[in-house]
Amino acid sequence: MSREQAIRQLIPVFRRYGYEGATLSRLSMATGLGRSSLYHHFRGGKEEMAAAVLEYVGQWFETTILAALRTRDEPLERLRVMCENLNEFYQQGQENCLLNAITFGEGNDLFHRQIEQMLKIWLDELARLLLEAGIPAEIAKHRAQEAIILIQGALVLARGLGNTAPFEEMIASLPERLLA
Amino acid sequence: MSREQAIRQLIPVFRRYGYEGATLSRLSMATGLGRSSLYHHFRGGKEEMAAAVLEYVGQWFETTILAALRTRDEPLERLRVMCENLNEFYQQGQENCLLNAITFGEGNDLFHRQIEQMLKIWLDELARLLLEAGIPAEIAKHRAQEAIILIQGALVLARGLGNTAPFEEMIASLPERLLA
DNA sequence: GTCTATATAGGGATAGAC
DNA sequence: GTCTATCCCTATATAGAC
Repeated sequence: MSREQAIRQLIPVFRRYGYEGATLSRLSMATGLGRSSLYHHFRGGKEEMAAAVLEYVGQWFETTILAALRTRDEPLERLRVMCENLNEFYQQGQENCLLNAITFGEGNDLFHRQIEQMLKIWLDELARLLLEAGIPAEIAKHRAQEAIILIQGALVLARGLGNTAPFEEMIASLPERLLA
Repeated sequence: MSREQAIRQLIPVFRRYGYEGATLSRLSMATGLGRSSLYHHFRGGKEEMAAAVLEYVGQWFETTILAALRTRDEPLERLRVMCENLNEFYQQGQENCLLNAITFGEGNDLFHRQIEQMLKIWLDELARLLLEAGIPAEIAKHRAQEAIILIQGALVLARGLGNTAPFEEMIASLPERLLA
């Protein structure tokens, strides 16, 4: 098994259980690898697995979400593509946000910088698109912040209710809403 | 030490670390009690501690947040009181939402019913207030949902950025925004 | 009501065979 | 590259003294 394959199978564990809840047993079951095999791929152990997962998701985020925001399509279309990809990534609201999951407990101390960085780039890129769509700079910044708040909040509510509807509605309405 | 005193000191542990990250060592340090003393108060161990914490916060929520929404003041004033209390409870955005923290890992299986219940009552009470303020029923329901999404999303973003500003702005603007 | 001591399981991590 | 076996530590939980 390649490192990349392993990382992909580790993602849902950190997402669902957070850093502290992602035990080696769970990581081992998710990959089908024994503990020692995991240590062969990730010599730094669990901390390196979490770092690799964050790195991988960061790359995906860069080449999928941020790239969608930077195309030459119309702003509304770019936001739609972003939302489609988010919808798939979060499995229509059934899957947690990795960033949210990791900001609990020890994970927050270990990975705060990366998480902060990803959020800041996302905010910047959203604000740039909105500015380009003719929205004044200050309002664009504010709406970019609101976009992330709405996505994250909808995920939290959907999980709390055990019902994906709030997330699905949010994703469907977000593109037009941000440009209104 | 009374059970209630103990519960109050346990709350921040579950909030910051989630159910799996809330180890007996941390719970013991937070209360200043040895493990056995904790078991004296909570015979069911960690699971009972989490249940007691949820129950306590649920009570606080009922007598503080929901009660504020049911007074005979003007709707705007009631929402303001709710937001003031939320601001204090979440320490201006520095503290996580207990419900969000517990919905990761094993805690979700154990406490999903209580969490769902609390969210549903909150949604209902918000929708009732908005209806009373003259907002059509369907829109009121939708905005109630949006209120919780905005609060939870702002908490997630604030924690991710390590900056309470998004939460503080949200709490300050929310009452007028919901009635607009 | 709190403590010390202890039991049992699971946690993270490593050595070395294949 | 994966395994078995093992290490030490921490986690949850209990017994019984004070």
